[in-house]
Amino acid sequence: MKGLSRTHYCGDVRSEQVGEEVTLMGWVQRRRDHGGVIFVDLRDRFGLVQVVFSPEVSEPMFEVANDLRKEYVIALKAEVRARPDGMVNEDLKTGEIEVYATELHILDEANTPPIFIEDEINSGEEMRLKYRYLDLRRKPMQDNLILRHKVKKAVRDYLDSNDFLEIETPILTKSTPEGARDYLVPSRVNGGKFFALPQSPQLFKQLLMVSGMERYYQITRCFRDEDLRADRQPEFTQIDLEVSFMNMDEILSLVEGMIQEIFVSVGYDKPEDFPHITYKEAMDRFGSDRPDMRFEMELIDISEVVKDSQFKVFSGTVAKGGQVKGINAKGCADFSRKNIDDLTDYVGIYGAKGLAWIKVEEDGIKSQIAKFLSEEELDNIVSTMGGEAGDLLLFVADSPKVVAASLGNLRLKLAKGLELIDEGKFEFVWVTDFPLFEWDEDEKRYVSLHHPFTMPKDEDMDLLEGDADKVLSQAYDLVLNGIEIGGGSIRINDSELQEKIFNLLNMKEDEIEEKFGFLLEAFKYGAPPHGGIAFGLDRLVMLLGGLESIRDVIAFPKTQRATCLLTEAPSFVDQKQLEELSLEVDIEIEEE
RNA sequence: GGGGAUGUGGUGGAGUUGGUUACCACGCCGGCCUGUCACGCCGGAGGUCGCGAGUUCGAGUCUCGUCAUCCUCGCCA
Repeated sequence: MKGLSRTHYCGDVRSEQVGEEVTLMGWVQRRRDHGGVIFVDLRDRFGLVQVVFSPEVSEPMFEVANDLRKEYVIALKAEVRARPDGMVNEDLKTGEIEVYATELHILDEANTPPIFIEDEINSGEEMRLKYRYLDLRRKPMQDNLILRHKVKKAVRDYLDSNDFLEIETPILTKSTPEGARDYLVPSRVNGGKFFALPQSPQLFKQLLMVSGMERYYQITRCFRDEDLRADRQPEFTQIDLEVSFMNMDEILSLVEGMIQEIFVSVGYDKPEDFPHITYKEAMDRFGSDRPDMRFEMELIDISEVVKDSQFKVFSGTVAKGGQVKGINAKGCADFSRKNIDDLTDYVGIYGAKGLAWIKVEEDGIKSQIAKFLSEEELDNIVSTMGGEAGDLLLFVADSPKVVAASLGNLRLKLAKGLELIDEGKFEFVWVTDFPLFEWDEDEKRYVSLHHPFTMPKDEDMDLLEGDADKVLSQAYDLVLNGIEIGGGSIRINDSELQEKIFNLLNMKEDEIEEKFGFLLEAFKYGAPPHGGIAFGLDRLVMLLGGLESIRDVIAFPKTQRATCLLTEAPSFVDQKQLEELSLEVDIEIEEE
C-alpha cells in the first residue's frame, strides 16, 4: 500500500477533521474532470467522500488523477477542508467537507465493470450473478449482508445469554429415507458408499440432548436437492436449536424472545403478538398452513347452503365428500369478464376446474350460476358470505385440498392486486396441532407431515392403533407475513414409541435398524424429554429487508437450475477422479 | 416432468402489417472546460438481434426446435 496506513474510512470523515491530514483507501466511484480541477468520489464500505485534485498541489499527481477510471483502487493522503459556501452536498454524509489530495497512488487498475456499481439495479439478475463480486459492491447488497450479520449476532447473543451452546455437527453424514432428496458425496476410502449432506442436523441435535448438553444451537448450512423457488435454495442456512426439559409452551416463548431480540437489534419495533392457530383452523379459514394474517378475506364454507341445490357442480361435489367454499372480494363487482377469466385460469393452476362468481349489485345479483339456483339459495349464499352491494363473491367446489389451495392462493393474489397488504407490517402466527401423518397416495402409506421423530399429542396416543390419520402432533410452525420462517416439535424420547412410529410409516425392521438403529439405541440410555425448532435464516433476513428473494441475502446464490453462474459449478470431473471414487458416469459428456 | 415470461452494441430498453444504413439512454474512447457532485459541451468507436433449422424475393419481426435467466405447479420429512 505504498507505505501508507489508512487513518479513516471514507464515510467517516466529518467537519471535526477539518485541517487534519487523512489517509484514505477505496474505489473510484466516479470522476468529474473540469479541466483545471478533478473531483473523484472515493468509496469504501462505509461511504463516499469527495476528493479534490488540483494541479496547484502537484502537477505529477494531477496527471495521475487524470488517468483514474471507475473502480480503480487507490490510496491517498489529503487535507480535510470545509466545502466553500453553497457547495455543501446535503445528500452525502460527508457532504460538509471534501479532502484535498496531496499524495495519490493507484493500487490497482480496473476494467470497465460490466454492471453499474449504483444503488439502483441496472442489470438483469443473470449479469448480477455472473459478476456477483461486483453486484456485492452495491450498497443495497452490502446492506443486506450487514442485516444478515446483525441477525446472526442477535441470535448468538440471545441464545448465549440463555445458556445455549453452539455445537457443530457433521456435514458429511448419513443418507436418510423420508424427506427431500439428498446431495450425495462419494467416499474414496469406502468405494461404492456415499455420505449425504445434511437436510438438517435433526438426529445429531437429538443425540446431543441424550448427551446432556441440554441447550444446543447452531447457525448451519442445510442441503436439499429439490427444485428451487424465490425462497428456496439447494443450500440454505438454519438457526437450529434444541432444548431438554421444556414443554412446547416454554419453547415457544423462548424463541419469541429470540425473535424480539432480532427485531430490536435491527431497529424494528419489538413484536408483541404471537397468536396461535391450529392447522385445521388455518386450512379452513385461509386455505393455507402458513396464513398471511395481514388482511382478512377469509374462506367461507357454503357446502351446507348448497348441498341440496339443483346446481350439480355444487351439490354433486358435496355429495362426493367435497366442499364448496368462497371468498368475498369486497368492492370488486366491477371486475370485467376478462378479469374473472384470468382469475379462473389462476385457480386452475391449483387444480380447480372452475370459478363460480356472484356479483352483488345495488339492483340485485348478477351471476353465471344464478339460473341454477333458487332465489332463496342465492340469498342464503350472499348472506353467508357477508355480501353487500359492490362485492364479488368467488367460489370453488372441489376436494378440500383443491379448494384450500385454489382459494388460499386466490386470496393472496387478490390482496396483492387490491393492495390490501400493509407492506410495512409484520404479523406473526404460530400454527399448531398439525396432523402427525399424511396419507401418500403414490406410495400407499402414511408419511410424516413434519418428521418421524415428532411426538404425538398426549391425548391422541391411543389413536395410534387404528386411527393414525387422526393423530395430531406436538409440532409447530412460526409464520411471518405468510411465509414459514420456522418449524419444530417436541420429539419422541422413548425408543418403543419411536419404533411404533417407524412401523406405522411402513418401515421394515431391518431398514429401521440400518437407518436409525443408532438413535433407538441412544434412547435406551436415558433420553431427556426434548424439543426444538429450526428457523430459515435466509427467509427471515429477506422479510426483515423487505426483499422478494432469498438470493438477495445470500452472498453467492445458485440459479433456478441449481448452478452457480460465477464459478460455473457443478462441472464435469476428470476420469481419474471418478476412478478413485469407484464411479462411472452414465451420460454423454459433450465435447467442449 | 408441466405451465408462463424474457433474451437486440459493454449495460438497460424501443423496434409498427416481414421491406433502405437496426434506434434511444447510460457506459466506453478522444477533445474542451478551475467548483462539480447523475457535471456540461463537441466528436468517435462499438451489434453473429441467445443458438439452430424452416417459410419467404426478403426475417430482429412469422413457424418449429434448442439453450439460458426468472416466476410457478408438482416436488420441498
